[in-house]
Amino acid sequence: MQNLAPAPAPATPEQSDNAERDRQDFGRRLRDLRRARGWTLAQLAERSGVAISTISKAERGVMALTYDRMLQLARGIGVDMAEFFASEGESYAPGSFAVARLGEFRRQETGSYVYEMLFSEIRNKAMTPMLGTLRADHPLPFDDFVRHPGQEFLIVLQGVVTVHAEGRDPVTLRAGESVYFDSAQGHLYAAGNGQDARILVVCTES
Amino acid sequence: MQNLAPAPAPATPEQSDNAERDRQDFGRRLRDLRRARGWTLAQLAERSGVAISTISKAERGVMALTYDRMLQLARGIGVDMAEFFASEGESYAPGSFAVARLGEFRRQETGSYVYEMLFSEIRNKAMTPMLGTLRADHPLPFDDFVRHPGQEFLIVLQGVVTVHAEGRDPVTLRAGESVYFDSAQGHLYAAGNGQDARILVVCTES
DNA sequence: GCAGCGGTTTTCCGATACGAAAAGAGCTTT
DNA sequence: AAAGCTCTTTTCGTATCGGAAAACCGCTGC
Repeated sequence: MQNLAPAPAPATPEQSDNAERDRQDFGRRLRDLRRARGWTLAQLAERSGVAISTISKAERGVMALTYDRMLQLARGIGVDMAEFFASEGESYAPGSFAVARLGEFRRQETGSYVYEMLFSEIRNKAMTPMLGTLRADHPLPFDDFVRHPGQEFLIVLQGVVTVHAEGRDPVTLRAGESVYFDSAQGHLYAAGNGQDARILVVCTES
Repeated sequence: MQNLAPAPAPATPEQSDNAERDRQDFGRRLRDLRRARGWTLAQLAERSGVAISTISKAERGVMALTYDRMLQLARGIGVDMAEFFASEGESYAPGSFAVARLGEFRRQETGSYVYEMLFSEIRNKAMTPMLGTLRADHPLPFDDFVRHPGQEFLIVLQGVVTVHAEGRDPVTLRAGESVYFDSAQGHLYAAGNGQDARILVVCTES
C-alpha cells in the first residue's frame, strides 16, 4: 500500500504530517470518550494514572502515546482497547443522541409483516430496533425460518403473538411479554387470536 | 477499579510487572500475526518501515511501542488497529431461547422509577432489556445524571416521557417514539403530563 | 572443525514520550 | 478589575523508545 521503501524512511516532512494526522484521529476519539463521560483531564488522569499533560498532548495529536499509556487510559475510561480503534474512519459516533418520531422511518413490508427500522441513519449501532405490525390475515409472515448471527429481543406491545423457533414448541406471548434468543436459530413470528399485533424487535450484530 | 492513587504511581515493581505482562500479551499477538503470514522480522520491517530491533523488542514485551509504530505495523501486516486487540470472544450461550412472562422478574425501585430487568438469569447477554414505569409523583427519578458505557435505546409504550441528556435540550416523547444514544453521556428520564409512563429500555455493555 | 547463512537478540546513542510544575485561558464573584 | 476558580496548554528535565550495527544462535554444507 504505502511505500515498501528500501529507503529507511528518515521522517520526511510529509510522513511526519501523515503521522500527525493519524495521531489526531486517535486524539479526537480519546477526547470524545472522555467528554462523553463528562470528565475533565484531571478526572481521567486520576482514574487512569496517566499525567494530565500527557493526556492533553495525546488528545491534540502532538504526541504518540506508548502502548502502556494507551492501556492505562482504556482501563480508566472503562473500554477495551479495541474501542479506541473500533471507529477508525466511520462508525457509531460517541456522544450521539437521536430521536425517532412517529412514522418518521420508511415502512417496509414483507408478506404480512409491516415494520420500520428505527434510526437507520446511524451507522454501526450496537442495536437495531424495529417497530412493526404483524397482520392477522396471514398465518405466517414468511415461508421459512429466518436466521441471522447475533441476538434478538422481541416484546409484544399489542395483541397476541406466536413465536416459532426451529426445533421447539411454539410460544404464545401476550402484550408485555417478551423473548430473548440466539437469532442464529431459525425463527418466525405470527399474529395470534385473529387480531393484528404490534411488536418491538431489537437485534444485535446483523 | 484500580487505585485512584493520589500517589503519583512512580512505577512500583509490581506495576511494572503488570505493565510488562500486558505488553507481552500484545507482543504475542503481534508475533502470531507475523508468523501466521510466514514473515520474518526483516520482512515485516520492510513492509512496515519499523526497525527489526523495535519489532523484536515489542514482540517480547520488553518495550512499549508508541501509537505511531503500532499503526505502521498494523498497516504493514494489513489489519486494522482493532485486530491487535481483537476480543476474547463470545460467552453468550449459543442456541439459547428464553421467555419472559408478565411479572416474572423482580421489581426494582429507585425513586419514582419502578422496573424489572428481563432475562436477568441469562449471563453475558449482548442486550439488557428493562420494562419500567416512571411515576408522575416525582419530577425526576434520580438526583443526578446516569452514565454507563455502551448504547441505549428507549421507547415510550404509554404516556409522555421527557428525556434529559447532559448539555442538550430536553426531548419530549409520546407513545411509540424513541431515542437511541451513547449512554456514556449523562442522561435522565421523567414522566411528563402528570401521568405515569410505561417505557422499555434496552442497553448494551454496561 | 569452521565458514556461510537466515533469523533473532543485544548494544548504544540520538530522538521522543512522560510527568510535575508553571503559565494561560475562560468563567464567575465580590 | 482584581481575585478566585476550573480547566487546559506549555515548559523542561528525565526516563524510555527507536534504529543501525554488531553480536548471537542454530542450522547446513564442505
